[in-house]
Amino acid sequence: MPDLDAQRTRIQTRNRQAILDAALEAFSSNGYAGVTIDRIAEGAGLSKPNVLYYFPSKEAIHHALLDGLLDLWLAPLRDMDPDGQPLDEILAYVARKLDLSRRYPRESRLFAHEILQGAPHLAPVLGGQLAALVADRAALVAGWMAQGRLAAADPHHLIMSIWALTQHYADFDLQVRAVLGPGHDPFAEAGAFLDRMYRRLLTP
Amino acid sequence: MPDLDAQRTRIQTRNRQAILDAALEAFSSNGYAGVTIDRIAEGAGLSKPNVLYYFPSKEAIHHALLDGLLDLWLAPLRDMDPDGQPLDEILAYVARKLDLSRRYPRESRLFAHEILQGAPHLAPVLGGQLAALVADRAALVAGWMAQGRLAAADPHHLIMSIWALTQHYADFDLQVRAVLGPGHDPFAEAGAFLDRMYRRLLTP
DNA sequence: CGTCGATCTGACCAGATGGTCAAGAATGAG
DNA sequence: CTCATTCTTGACCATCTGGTCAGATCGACG
Repeated sequence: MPDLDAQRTRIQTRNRQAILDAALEAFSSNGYAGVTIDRIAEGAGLSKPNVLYYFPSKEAIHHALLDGLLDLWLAPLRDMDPDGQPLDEILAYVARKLDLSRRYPRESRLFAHEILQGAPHLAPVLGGQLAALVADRAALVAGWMAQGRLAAADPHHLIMSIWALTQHYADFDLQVRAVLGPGHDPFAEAGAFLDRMYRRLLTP
Repeated sequence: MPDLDAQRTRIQTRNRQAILDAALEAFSSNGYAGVTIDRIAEGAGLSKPNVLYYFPSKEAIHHALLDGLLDLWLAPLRDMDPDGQPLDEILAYVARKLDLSRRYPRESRLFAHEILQGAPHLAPVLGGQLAALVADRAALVAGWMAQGRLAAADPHHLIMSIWALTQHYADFDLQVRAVLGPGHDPFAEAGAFLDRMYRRLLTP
């Protein structure tokens, strides 16, 4: 079994990365149960026993992918600046989150699968880290609203609405493209639409 | 094999319904691959061979569930009245769609699973029936906007945003409750929030 | 070149899963 | 009550899947 602490050799770095990449591709579109180690191995260009040489189990691969995903996902919310202009801060947050969906659709779908399944791995984090960050940011937004710098709206639902809308363009990409038809750039149009929507909602 | 055309006997009606109900429960929270016929049988209070007496395969059960789901899902959009007051019509649509999410969360999740997986069964319908209905309704909304009875906004993205937001409260229920904490009624709050949001967005 | 640890693989195993089948049990029309 | 039809099931099968293992191969380094 290779050292768990750090990647020692170049081969380890390359193969672990290949496995994680193939697994992300597979898990994000088929869900945990819909993926076999053989398929991951094939995607990574390795044999099944070789995959299990780098990770002790299918479960461990999945866990490695989920690990740190929440951090990536919440970074844009964390980056909201309490000292910035309220409306700009929120619109910038929306833009950053949408960009995340555009750049990391597989991660977005992995997350969606996990929540849909009852979040067997994320459950503790949801009620802890996630709820805490949202409470903090909701308080910030509520403060802005109390000062009259933003129009009033439920801050928790405001934040969740941003998640829902930005995730949608990644998770339901297929449906979005089916509805829009060819010749559209869903993410670009979504950026304009969301900017307009939140601007009108929140302008005092 | 029982007659495929119609439910003949009371036993057939009861057992087919029990199977579909157990299957919906299972598929909606675990996805197609995450469900075994044994589990469906257990949920329905039948033996595995007995389940396969009513449906020829696991696939057939899944198909039966998906069949007609899109109709249920699009009914509220279809019900939009071209002769009504534009803003009222859209707000009523939002409310109806949210209510659908609240009353049929399992169906919502089943749909989400299907799209996430690449819609192996719904794909043809998405590009056909769905796109056609949306195009029709988008034109209606665009007409209202052109008459100045609604503020301008991309009609396709408007409709999709309503889907995204209402689905979110069903599909990500776990996350929503984790964020809000106890003592909240997510759907009631969402109703108020969404009404406010779309009212501000669309009021001319 | 020789050695030793890192990397890789074919063969294999136990358990789970979708599905079949022949025969038994229940049902209901006459 | 009779008997054909409907319903139910235990036993079974082929296949797939996660995971193991002994040993083969590779590659860096003395």
